[in-house]
Order: sequence, then structure tokens, then C-alpha cells
Amino acid sequence: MTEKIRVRFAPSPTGHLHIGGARTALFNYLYARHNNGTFILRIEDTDRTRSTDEYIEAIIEGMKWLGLGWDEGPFRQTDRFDVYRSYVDRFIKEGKAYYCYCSAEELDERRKLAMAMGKPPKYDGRCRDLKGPVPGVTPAVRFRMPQSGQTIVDDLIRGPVTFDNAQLDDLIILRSDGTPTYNLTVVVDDVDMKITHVIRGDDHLNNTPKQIHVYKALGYEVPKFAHLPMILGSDKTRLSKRHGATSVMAYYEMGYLPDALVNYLVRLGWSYGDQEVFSREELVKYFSFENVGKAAAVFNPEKLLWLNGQYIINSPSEKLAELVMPFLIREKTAGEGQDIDMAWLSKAIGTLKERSKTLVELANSLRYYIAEEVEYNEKAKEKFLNEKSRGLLTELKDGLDSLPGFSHEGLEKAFKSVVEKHGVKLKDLAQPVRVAMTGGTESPGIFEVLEIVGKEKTIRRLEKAIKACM
RNA sequence: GGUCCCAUCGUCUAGUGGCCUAGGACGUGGCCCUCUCAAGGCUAAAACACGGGUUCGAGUCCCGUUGGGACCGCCA
Repeated sequence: MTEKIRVRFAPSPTGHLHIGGARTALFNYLYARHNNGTFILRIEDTDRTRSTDEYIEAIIEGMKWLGLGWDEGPFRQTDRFDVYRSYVDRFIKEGKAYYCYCSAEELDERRKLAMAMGKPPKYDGRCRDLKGPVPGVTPAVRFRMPQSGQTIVDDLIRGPVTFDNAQLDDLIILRSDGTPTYNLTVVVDDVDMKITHVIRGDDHLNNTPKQIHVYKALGYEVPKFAHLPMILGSDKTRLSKRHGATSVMAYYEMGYLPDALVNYLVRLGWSYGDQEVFSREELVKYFSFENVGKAAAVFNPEKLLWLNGQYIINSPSEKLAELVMPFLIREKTAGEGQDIDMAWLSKAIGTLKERSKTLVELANSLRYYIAEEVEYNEKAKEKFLNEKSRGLLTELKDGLDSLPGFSHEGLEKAFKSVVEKHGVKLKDLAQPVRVAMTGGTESPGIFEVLEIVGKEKTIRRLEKAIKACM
């Protein structure tokens, strides 16, 4: 047996868990589960000016909602500053790092100048071989990169990628304020946490050769790397707010099911033949980097919406009844403390499942089942509640009134008798009734609607509709 | 600008040298089903970026061009 696989998701808490981060987390999760490995959550909060506890909570909330459970952590890098400091001291002693007295402003200026002159904006290494300290300046610490030779990143998705060491920049590993930077902490932590596979976004590929040298300086074996292709917006630029919702929890708010989002996200870059819909078990079973593509993918909200509809259709109505409750209240379909019979609600949802792409839609459609009265859509009212339908509705109402029960069968008979007597088609009666019952022209089968609304409310709504006929 | 990555329908993708007359899915159009709307079924339009090689044979391998993206921070 080879060593146990250990992977990590390492977000920085400078924002909510977004679509791209969630996909990275998902691939880490799937890889760990597939291999019976360990999935670690690590918060990279070394940038103290931008990291907040609120965002840490938000990221955790998003992970939990998506059902991406981790095995160790969450660890916070701010809890480990002394560890990083000791490695910096060691590097300096060993000559692997040095103090840099250049100010951020100077560096910035030189970088801009180099860019303007069409030169690579690389640190010029002027503090590399400084003999003594510069008085009155608190230095940062830079890591000494090799100046010649090549570094090969052997990527699980892209294969070997070669970089010339000559273009590697001496990284700052300790800021002048004494805090460590990402390029140091990420390596130290991956070593300390015995990470075997670093699975992250494509945007980190160019940093990888530099990090490899830090691993080597530490005297550790470098982990395996897998750089995932980016997720793009519709205009093929990096996904951002401009393209619509990017925060994972925004999809909760919009009534998406976590499993649908996960299913959508996994298919951005990964495939398994022609299969589109996967259970969590299938995902874990089938996941492999062999089937991960190299090209960036455009986020397509329409397909996500379709998938969500599929997940709603295939969810048990009882489960949907639980899930829809907060939306019922938010959409004011039901009152805060309103007592709703869950068995009845499940039955109602059963008729609406295949017509709802989100829980928000479902909650809104439920309105005509739950509310006391319905409001008519003006156009629908004009078209179907008229002189002609008044007679039909009146007759139907009488027929239903005298019905012993209110079963689907009885209802169908009552409708049939009216329809036959007047020599009209079922739709000539069904549509006016539909408007009377729901206020609009679209709904589940009319017999189902009546059955769920119940006799008493049905009669009342018919009476109101008859009065509205003109 | 430098470095690195990428390139099949509008979008997500199958394709690992002959099974490709390039398949599936979303979306779009049509038809069927039908009390409306959906769901479902059938169906249509829709792609190998371009140019060179290699090979008996190239979407698949190589090179170049073009196009897109990422990185080049005392951010991560």
C-alpha cells in the first residue's frame, strides 16, 4: 500500500465562497473520497488587512451547504506565525534567504519602469549580496531562487511543464512588518500537513516552480500537482460579479439544490462519457484526473437551471416540502407561524415538481394552493371569465357541491357531465376553472388542483369567479 | 512586453491514429402527447481555428500561425 493521500482546500477569507473556489474544493473532496484519503480545510489568512472572520464563517457555511465535508481543520495560518518565522530564520542562517531593504514604493516604481521599457518586471536582486543592514530600514526577507537551470512541474492534468530558472523572481517570504507571505506559508503548511496532492486553480501554475524551490530548501519531497482549468464568464474572461451571481450561497438564495450545483460544477472540466447526472456516490466512484480537461470552461447558467429542475423532479416531495419552507415564508406564500400539514404540502408539491426549476418558483406556485383567495391575472380574467363561461362555471359549481366526496374520479365525472351537456370541449371549461382556482392560465392538471385545494375553498373560488364574469 | 497554459457545435463535452457520414447534454426551431403550463418522446439546424508536415490513413501525433486565458505584488 502506498502512502495515504492527503489533499487540502486552502481559500483565503477575503470574500465569500465563490463558484471557482467551490469547484476547486469539490475536486479536492472527490479526489480524497475516491482514494479513501484525507481532505483538509485550511484558511490562508496571512493577509490580515483583507481577511475577516465573517468570510471564514461564510466559506464554512458554503462548504457545508454543498455537502463538502472535510476531515481535518479548519486550520488558520494566523495561528501558526511562529512556525513560519522559525523557517525564515533557518533560511537566513543557511543563506537560502536574505534581507531586502527596498521599499514597496521603490519596487513598485522599478516594476512600472521595467514594464514601460518592455522588460520583464523582475526583482533586480540588488539586496542579494548586501554586506550589512541599511540603517533605519526594517527589511523584508527574500528567498534566493536559483539563477540557472530549469524546473519542471509534473502536472497531473497538463503533464510536464518546464520553466527556466533564470526568470524566477526572488520571492518575499516575510513582510517588513514581520508577517509571512503566501508563497512561504503554503509550502510550509503543505509540508507540515503532509499534503500529497496539491489541487488548485490554473492561476497558480506559474507560481509552482518557485514553490518547488521552497520545498527543496525545506528538504522535503515536492507533492504532486494538479492545476484545474479556470471557470470563465460568458465573455470568456475570468468569472466575476459582472457575470451574475458568483457566491455559492447566492445560489441557495435563488432556490438551487446543493447537489445540482455540485453536479453542474463537476461537469465543468470533468466528464464521464456521455453521462450528465451523477449521484454523489457515482461522483466519488468515477472521479479521476484522467477525465479532467485542460481548457477553461464558460459558466452556463441555463444548463445549471435545467440540472436544478432535474434534481427537483427527482427529489422526494417530502424532502422538498422541508426545503421549501423557508422560501414559503420569504416569498410570503405562507405566514411565519402558519400551520401547514406536511403530508398535504408534499402532495401539492408532487404536482408542481416538474414545473419548478428552483425552490423559489416552487414556493411561488404553491401560493394558489395555500392562500385563501387568488388574485386574477388581468388578461386571463378577460379571456376566460366571461358571459360564456359563467353558465359553465355555475353548473360545475352546483355539480361539485352535490358531490359526496372530492376524489379525482368524482371530479372528472362532474366536469364531463357539464361538458357533454353543453357540447363543448374540456378545455372550454378547464381554462375558466383554472383561472378561478389559480388566477392564471398555467397550472397542474385541473382535477389535481381541485383535489388539493379541497371542496370548500373550490366552491368559494368558483363563486367568486362567477361573480367576476362579465 | 516576458513566461506559461489552452484550442471539437452558441455553451458544457465524448473522442487516447482507422469503429467519425464527428456522438451526448443545455439552449434554439419543428412534431407528438395534452384541460393549460410543464415534464416526457421524436426530430432539425449547429463544431474539429488556420497552414504545413508525419502516416497507407489525422479531430486524434509534430511544427508554425492566429486567437483566448493565466501569472509576472511586502494578494492569495
